[in-house]
Amino acid sequence: MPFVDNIGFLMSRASGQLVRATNAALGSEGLRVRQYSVLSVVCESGGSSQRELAAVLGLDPSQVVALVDDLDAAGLVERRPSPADRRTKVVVPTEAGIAAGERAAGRAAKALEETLAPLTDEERATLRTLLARVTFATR
Amino acid sequence: MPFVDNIGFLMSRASGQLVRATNAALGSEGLRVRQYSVLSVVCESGGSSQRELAAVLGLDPSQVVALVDDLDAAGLVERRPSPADRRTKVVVPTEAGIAAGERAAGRAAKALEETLAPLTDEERATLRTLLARVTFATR
DNA sequence: TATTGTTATACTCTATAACTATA
DNA sequence: TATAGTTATAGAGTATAACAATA
Repeated sequence: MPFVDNIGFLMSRASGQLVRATNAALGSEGLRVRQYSVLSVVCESGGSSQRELAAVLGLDPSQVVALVDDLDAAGLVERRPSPADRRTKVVVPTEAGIAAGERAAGRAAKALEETLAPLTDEERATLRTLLARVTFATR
Repeated sequence: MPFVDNIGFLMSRASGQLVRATNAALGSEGLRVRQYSVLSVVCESGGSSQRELAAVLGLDPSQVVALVDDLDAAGLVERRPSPADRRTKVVVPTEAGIAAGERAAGRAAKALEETLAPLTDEERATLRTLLARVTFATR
């Protein structure tokens, strides 16, 4: 089988396409996909420690620091001291962050839709399930 | 649906896993996955111009220069002048490159096999087909 | 002792622009 | 004027190690 049909090559390429399309779509919000992923989780949970963010997103804690710094500087999240543990900082979305997160989600969804245009809804569901099973071991 | 079930996030994460596993598997050959991809195509074709490599792999020509430089320095490929066009350099594998490419292919296949362990053969085929259709537009 | 967040560092990957030599 | 390869540069992503504060 030709190298370009290798599943690893295809996945890397499809992922790159999707990241590029999503970054382009999020540009108007001043976000990139990694910052957006942190904002999304924080909006969803209403507040997460950086350790939780690292675990959920599969990132190193030091990367989370930088991403939260970016979102903080943009006024989209705040670090609040945890009442239970003074080592922990709870990252919570600001009002602006919630609004930006919602707009960004719409734009990201559109970029995803366009990138996955060749697939039917059923095929997208299949793809999601297969990818989820591949990544499950590292979650 | 939770953000971590987003198909873009899952694809990015699965792709990252696969690249890491493959890089680890190729380390003993002194290769990384991008250099390996160039070597694979060159071994397959028996000789490709850098422009062809860029097109087939979806890379910028300047990236191909660097990757071919690496493979050249390792003695795995050679740049030969094209008889038809003096601007063009044909990248051909050396004997060592062919041998390294075969060993690397075996190791990369094993890393892929382990990363895709949760999927059946049929599911892997489905995944490949879906990814190929997503990437087709940019080929 | 272990954990949370942080800083520092280095390397890889990605993206662009500009240059040369040839066509 | 356009194309193949190259160089240069900057920014983004990834990977580790070490540290202070706190548990």
